[in-house]
Amino acid sequence: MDSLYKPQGVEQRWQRTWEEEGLYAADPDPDREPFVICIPPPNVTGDLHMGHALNASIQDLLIRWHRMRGFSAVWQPGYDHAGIATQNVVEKELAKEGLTRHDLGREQFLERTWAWLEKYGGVIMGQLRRLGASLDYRRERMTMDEPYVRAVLRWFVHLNERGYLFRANRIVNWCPGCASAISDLEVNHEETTDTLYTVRYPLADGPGHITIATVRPPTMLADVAVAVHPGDERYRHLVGKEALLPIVGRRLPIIEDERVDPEFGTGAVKITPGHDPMDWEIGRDHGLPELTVIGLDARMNDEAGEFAGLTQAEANERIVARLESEGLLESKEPYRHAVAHCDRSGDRIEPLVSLQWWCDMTELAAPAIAAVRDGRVRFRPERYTKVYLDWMEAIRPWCISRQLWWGHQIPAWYCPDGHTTVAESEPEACRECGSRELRQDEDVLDTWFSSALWPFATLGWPEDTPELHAWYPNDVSSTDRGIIFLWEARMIMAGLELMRDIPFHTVNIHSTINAPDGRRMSKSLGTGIDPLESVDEYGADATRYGLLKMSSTQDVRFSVGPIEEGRKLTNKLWNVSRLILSNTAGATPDARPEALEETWILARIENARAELESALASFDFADAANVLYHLTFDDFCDWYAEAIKPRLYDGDGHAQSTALAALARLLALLHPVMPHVTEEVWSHLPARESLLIVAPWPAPDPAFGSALNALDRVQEAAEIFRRSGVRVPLGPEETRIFDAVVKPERQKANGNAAAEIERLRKEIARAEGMLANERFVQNAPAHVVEAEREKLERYRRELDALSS
RNA sequence: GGGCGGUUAGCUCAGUUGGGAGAGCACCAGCUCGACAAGCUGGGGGUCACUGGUUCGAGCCCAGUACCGCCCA
Repeated sequence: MDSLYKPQGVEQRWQRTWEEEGLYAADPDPDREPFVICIPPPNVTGDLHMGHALNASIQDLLIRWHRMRGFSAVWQPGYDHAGIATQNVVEKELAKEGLTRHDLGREQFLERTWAWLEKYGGVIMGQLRRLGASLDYRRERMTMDEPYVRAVLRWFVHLNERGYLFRANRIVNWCPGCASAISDLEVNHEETTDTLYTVRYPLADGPGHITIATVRPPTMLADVAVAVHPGDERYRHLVGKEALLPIVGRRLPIIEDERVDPEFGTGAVKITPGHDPMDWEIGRDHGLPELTVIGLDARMNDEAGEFAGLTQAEANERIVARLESEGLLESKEPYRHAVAHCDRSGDRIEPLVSLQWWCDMTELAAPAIAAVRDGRVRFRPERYTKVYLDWMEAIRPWCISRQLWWGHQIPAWYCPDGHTTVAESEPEACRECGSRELRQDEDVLDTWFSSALWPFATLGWPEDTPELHAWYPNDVSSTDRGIIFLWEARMIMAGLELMRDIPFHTVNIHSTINAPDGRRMSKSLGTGIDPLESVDEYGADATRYGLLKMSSTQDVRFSVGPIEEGRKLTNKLWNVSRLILSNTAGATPDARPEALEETWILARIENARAELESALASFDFADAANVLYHLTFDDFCDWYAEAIKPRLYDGDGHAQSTALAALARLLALLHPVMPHVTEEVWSHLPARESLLIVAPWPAPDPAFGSALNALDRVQEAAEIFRRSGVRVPLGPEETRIFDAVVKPERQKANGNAAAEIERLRKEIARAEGMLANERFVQNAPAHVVEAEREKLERYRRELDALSS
C-alpha cells in the first residue's frame, strides 16, 4: 500500500466490479423489505452538473446505507426526453446544413432526433458511474421508450375520461424562441424597464377623451374596450359611453371592472383580451370579442392592417409616431415592471390566445393536498410543505400541449365535422359521426406530463409487473426546490390518481449549489463547475463528501474547501489503515475490548453510528459528514491509533484483533459516503465475508456504550501538557495512554506554564464571579450551578498541579 | 404586494430546551516521531448585521430596522 492514497484507478476498478458482479442490481424480493428511489430524470441531452452530483451523492448515500442494512435497495435510473431542449439541439444541427425541420417532415425529423440521441444523448449515466452512484443501470428508462409511451397515452385517455381535459382557445404563454406554448411554471418574471405611454382615446360621441396608459402600443390595435375601477369617481361619468380607438377607429365601450387597478397610470386601461391574461378574463366576463394582432412568430399579423409583417419594435415606433402626430400621445416615461420571460430560452413571453389542450387540476390536487396535510408525504426541510400547499391550493389549469414534434403526440383525432376522438391508439373512425377522415392532433404533450408518471411508469405501469407490486410506493424523492411544482407535485397527483397511493413518503429538497461568487451556477453564465473535474482531481469519494459537507444551507456557495477536506479524510483513512494492516499480520478482527482505549473507541464508534443514523434519518447530510470526519480524525486517528501503536509494535495480539474490528466498523460507517476507499481498504482486511458494499451495517451494541468519556482525564492532561509542559497526575493505565499519544519525551518545552496559569486564573475568576452572583445561584437550574462548581474545582486542581 | 431563507473569525460554514463563541481552510510558530508534510502540535484572529425588549444570564427568545438571495402574485 502506497503512502499516498490515489483514487484514480482504485475508484474505476471498484465501480466496474460492483456493477459487473450485479451488486447494484435489485430484483423484487419477497423476503426483504424494499427501499426504492427513482432518480429525478435528467434531461437526456444534458450532462452532469453540481446539482446532479450533490443529489446523486445524497441518493447513493441513502441507497448504500439501506443496502447494508439489509433492504432490497433499488435506485431507478433514467432520463426524460426533454421535448423543447432536445428539439432545439437537433434543429440547430439542421440549421448548420441550412435545413429546418419542415424541410425534413415530421417522420424524418424524429428519426434524426433518435439518431442524434443515439450518438450524443444519455451521457449522464456514464458520468454517474464515475461518482460511484449505485443505480441499477440495467433498468434505465426514458420517457419516450415504447412501454413508457403507452403509460403516457393511458394517462391522457384516463384524464379525458374523467373529464379533466379540455381543448380551448385561451390566452397562453407563447415563447417565440421555442415556437410553442409553455405552462405558467415555465415562465420567470423579470424586472424589466419599458416605456409607459400615456395615450388619449377620443370619446366616440362628442368632445373629450379618456387617457389610458400602456407599455405595449402595438397591442392597442387589438383593443376591444376601455375599463376603469367601479369606485373611481374620476371616470364615473364616462362609464357606458364609448371611446374611439386611435389609428383604427373602432368604437370601444367604456366599462367598469374591479380588477382594474386605479393606481396604475391614469386609472383607465385598455382591454386587449387577445394579448393579456387579465384582459382575457375581463373580456370573457364582459362578453367582449378577442382580437389578435400578433402572430406566433411574434410579428404583427394580417389583423394589424397597415402594420402587418412588422416586428413589434418597428410597429411600436410607427404607432407611437402616428399618435404623436395626431396629438394623442400625452407622455412617455421609463417604467419598471415584472415581465414574463421563457425559463428556457430567455425570450420575452408573448401572451396570446391560441387553441391548446388543458388539464383542469382542481380535483387531482385535492387528494394530493390531503396526502401532505396528513403527513403521508413529508417534505424535508419541513418548511417546503407550506410552499407546496400554497401552490396546490391556488392551482390553475395546466396547458399541456406543445407545438413541437419531439414528444408524445397528443392521442386526439379530429374529423372534418370538428368532432374529437381521444384514444390510446389510432381509431378507425370518428367516435361521434363515424367519419374515417381522421387527422391526429399535431402537437405533443408537455415533458412534465410524462415525467409525472415516473415513479410507476418506470416500473412497468400500466402493465401489472412484479416491480410495480414490490416497489410502489417508492420511499424517497430527492430534488432541487426548483421543481417542487413542476415535478414533485405532479407525481403526487398522478400517483394518487392512477395508483391510488402516494408515490413516496418523503420529498427531500437539497441545497442549491451556486457559483463561488453567489451567482447561479450555469454554463451560459460561465459560472459552471464540472463535477467530473473534481472527481479527476480529488476523487469521487472526496467529491461526494465535499458536496454533502457543504450542503447544510438552502443555498450554498461552492468552494473546493470541503472537497479538499474530503481528500484529506480519504488519505487519513488510508494511512491509518496502513498502520493497522501492516502491524496485524496473522490476526483476525475480534471486538473484545479490554484496555481503556479499546472500550473507549468502540464506544465512540457506537456513539457516532447513532449520531450518523439520526442525522440521516433527518436528512441532515452535512451533519452526517461532520460526524464521520471527527470520528475518523479526532477519535480514531489522533487518540485510538496513537494509543495502541506501541502495543501493535509489540505484537500484542489482543490489540491487533481489536484494532482490525474497530477499523472494520469505521469502514462500514464511512462506506455510504466514501464507497471506494473504504471498499479498497476492506479488501485488505483478513477474514472478510463479502465485499463491503453488501456487508452488514454495524448493529447497535450496548456493550460498547459505557466508555464514551473514558479518556476525558487523559485528554485534559494532554491539553495542559502541550500548552504548559506540566504533567497532571494520572493513574497507571491513563499514564500509559498519555505517554503513547503525547510522547512527552519528544515534546520540546515550547509550552508556556505562565500563560497556562494565567488562563486558569481567568477561568477561576470567571467561575467564582458567577457563583458569587446570588441571583444566578438562586434562579439558574441546579445542574447548571453544580456544573459550574465542578468546573471551578477542576480549574483549581489543575492550577495546583501547574503551580507545584 | 405576499411568503421563505440568510447576515457568526480573512474565506466557507456549524452552534441541540437560553448557561463559558466553534470547525475546516487561510495565517503565524514549533516538530523528518517506525500510518500520513495531502502530516503532527501549539498560537493569533470575532461589537455573533443594527436598535430596543424579556431574563440572574441572549448568537439563540420577542418586537422593529437594514442589507443579500429565492419563490409566488
